Amino acid sequence: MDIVNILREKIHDIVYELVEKKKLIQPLNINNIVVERPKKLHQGDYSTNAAMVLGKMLSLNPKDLGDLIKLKLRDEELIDDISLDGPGFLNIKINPKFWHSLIEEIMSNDNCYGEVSFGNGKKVNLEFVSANPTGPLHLGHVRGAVFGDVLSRLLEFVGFEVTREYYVNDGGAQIGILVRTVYYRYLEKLGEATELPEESYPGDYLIPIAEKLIANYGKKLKNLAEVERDKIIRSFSIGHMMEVIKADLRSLNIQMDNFFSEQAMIESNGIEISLNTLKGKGLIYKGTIDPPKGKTYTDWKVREQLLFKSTNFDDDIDRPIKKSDGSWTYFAPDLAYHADKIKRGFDMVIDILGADHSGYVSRLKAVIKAFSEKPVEFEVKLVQLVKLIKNKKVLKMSKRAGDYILIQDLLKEVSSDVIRFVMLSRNNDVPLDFDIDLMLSKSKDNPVFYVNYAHARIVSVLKRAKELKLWPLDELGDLHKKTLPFLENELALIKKLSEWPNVVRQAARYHEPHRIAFYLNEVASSFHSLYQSSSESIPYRFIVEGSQELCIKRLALAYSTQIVIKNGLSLLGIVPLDEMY
RNA sequence: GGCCCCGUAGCUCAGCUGGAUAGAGCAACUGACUUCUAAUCAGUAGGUCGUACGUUCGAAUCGUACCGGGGUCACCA
Repeated sequence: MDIVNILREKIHDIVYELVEKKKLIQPLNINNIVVERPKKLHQGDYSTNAAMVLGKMLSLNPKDLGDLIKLKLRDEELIDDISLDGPGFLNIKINPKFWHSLIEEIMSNDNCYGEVSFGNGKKVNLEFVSANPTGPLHLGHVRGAVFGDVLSRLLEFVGFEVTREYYVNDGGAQIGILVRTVYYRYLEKLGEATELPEESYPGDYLIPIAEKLIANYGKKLKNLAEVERDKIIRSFSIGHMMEVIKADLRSLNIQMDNFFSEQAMIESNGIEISLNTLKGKGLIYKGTIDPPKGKTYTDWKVREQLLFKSTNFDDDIDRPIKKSDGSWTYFAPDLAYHADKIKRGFDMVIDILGADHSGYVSRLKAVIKAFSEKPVEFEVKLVQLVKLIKNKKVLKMSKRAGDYILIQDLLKEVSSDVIRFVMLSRNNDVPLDFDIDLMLSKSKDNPVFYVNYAHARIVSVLKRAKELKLWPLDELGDLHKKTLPFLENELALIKKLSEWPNVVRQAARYHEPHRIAFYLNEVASSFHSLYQSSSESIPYRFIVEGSQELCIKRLALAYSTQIVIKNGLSLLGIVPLDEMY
């Protein structure tokens, strides 16, 4: 029995009934009505703002409505007591015998506990990582990658159908730099290079590609015409870089469903096709744009360019599609790519981008609006910068400077599980310090450690219980037949566990996977607190010799906690530890 | 200058999308291991939620203006 959900439904029913009676004209926003744990213990087990939300909509006194709702709820067996407090909160005290049912609910649902379903099979396109195939991933990419991956898992968990997509920027000018640099490395390996080209990627990571080229082609490439040579190096290098990136993603336990190639789209005239659609809507024209106000340009040139009329869709200026030399701007293929997403019929499109792309958001929104016949939900999640810190010093990561820390090297020091958890230990739009020393510490400073430790403690207790033939439970009869009441600090943990479905719901609805990580910390804290507690100098034990009833009750609680931790970590793509290292 | 994000305890951050007396962790101080793992726990202390108006029964949360920090702004992708 999911107590919170039952309360929600009952309250919703009453609200609908009242709305019916009062003939409410405005649409009812039921999502504003929440059932939550109050901050203070004396305010009951759960509280709801239903009377206040409804009062506002019906222009009625919340207290009168509260009384009405209270009368309707009072007779429920689930509810022990209900009171109307403050500005109109209904504070609900749960009949203590139902806590056993909650524990039963968690144990019988196991992996599915918390599976709230509201996605209704809607199709979601979730684009993330999308790093250029000109170098390995850096920590910023990893943050976006983990964010996207966990959001995918979350959305799937609540019933959406998710396509995880990586946009491969294999068509633009930066690929030219890649090819040039690889060719330089190739010559260098043959002992013929002079100096690094002016525009290049100086990092060592391109050397293996050159070695492979030599292994495959020997010295032959030198003698080929430039066009032909570049073509070979190009596909060779992109292929190799994507393999490196895919390997990094695999090590981080991230699996994409689709790699969308920019180059392939360009070759199949994807850009022209999209532009024709826009032309048909009168959204393409030749014109000039003004320089940004307040910024001084010494070399501003007025240019006539092909422009997309994104100002029709709330963008600040119209955006150029072609450069003056007739080639595409960066935006052109991206426009076509997003048009393609719409064409594929997704109900929801989500982009996860680095915060340095914030200026890009409004034109992408414009593209989506221009192409979608019916409204498509579109959201861009910007992920802020990650600072890598070691020995209290910030390590710079730059493709240009070449001082690059490879994810594979980082993984030798810190496990993927730790990286994943830490990447979600902040809201996505606040910068993150990734402190390696902290990640290695075996203490509360290290957030995953704390959660894992709680899990390991539970596993250890259950193992001991098994040795004593106290576990598993089903050999010992049904829990609900045992009537021993829970202690106050046990109840604190149980109520925390009861929040789980709600945490999932909120995290999925608002696309905020970090909430899972924060919640798991709270569960771990509540568990450690119970584990360490004592009454009258007698330490708390899950296994109490001589009282099977106590054992059953407490072991069931421990096991329920394990289920919630396991489910939470699994959404984060992390495998819980059974014992500490 | 325009746009986006941030500003909450000494530090790092939550704050369930408008609710009750604003919460954690770290650092500081006090205390708890003969244990199913003390890598943990309990307690004390710490606040003009950047500032000022406004919206209403009610604002850290919404609006406007300002202050401070970061990002970004036409042939770079």
